[in-house]
Amino acid sequence: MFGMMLDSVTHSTFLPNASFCDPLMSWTDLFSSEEYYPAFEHQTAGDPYWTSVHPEYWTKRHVWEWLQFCCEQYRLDASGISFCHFNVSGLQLCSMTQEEFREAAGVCGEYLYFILQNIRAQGYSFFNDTEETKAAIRDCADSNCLKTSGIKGQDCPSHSRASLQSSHLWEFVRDLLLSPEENCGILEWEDREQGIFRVVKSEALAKMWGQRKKNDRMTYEKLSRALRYYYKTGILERVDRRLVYKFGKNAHGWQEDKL
DNA sequence: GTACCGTTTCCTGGTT
DNA sequence: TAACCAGGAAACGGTA
Repeated sequence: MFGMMLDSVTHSTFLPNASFCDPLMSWTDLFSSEEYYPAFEHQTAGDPYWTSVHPEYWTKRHVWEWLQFCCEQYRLDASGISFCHFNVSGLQLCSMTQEEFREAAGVCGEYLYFILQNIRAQGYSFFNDTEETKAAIRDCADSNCLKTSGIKGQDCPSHSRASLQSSHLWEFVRDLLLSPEENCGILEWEDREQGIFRVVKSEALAKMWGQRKKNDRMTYEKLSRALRYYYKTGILERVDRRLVYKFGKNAHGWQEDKL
């Protein structure tokens, strides 16, 4: 079956900056839940859609977006996926064997492997032929692999958050704190256990948040106003020091032992 | 159409 | 003086 589908592949047609427009359904349909949509909202001119980049050149972020896509589109049971195994670049992902995919995600791993091979082989046309491909993949998926829950890691606590890409400001901040490779020294923990952190580069943080929200007029003044609203809801607690904040009782997903 | 939420924008006044 | 903090008020965009 897999072979049959791969046999139908004829060419690779990744376009360097193709503006991806899913012929199958709208993005809203594709990523109808709030959890998924922001991942694509986050893209900037310098950070092309994963769909317009060949898998071998995917960044770690692209790999995660691809995972999100697969879980949602093919209704894969994300609870069986060990996300730390997929905290890799596209090149590393492409070098993984089918067996390694299986080790990383059980039965879903085989489907992920299959999907990846299709994308590698078909390139951009994979997304133009999604209905057929999707149907084939769904045919392959047995009940063990059907989605039964939201995305949650098992083997890799640091990636066990419900959302791979956060939508709210506090989640954005939290995820930045939990992602050293993206943090670039913008935020740092003051007291990891207490949830106290410091904004090191306020302008950079505002710029990053602005990029996320497609708002080039974002400033730290405005961002900090939004942060102060979290005091009311218990997401953040006041720390009487400049540029220092603390996660409150209603913030989740930042504690090391509860990730 | 409406209500609600989570910001965004602007503001005044205070602190470091 | 600049950068930041605090919080009120209104507006805005997305969503249910």
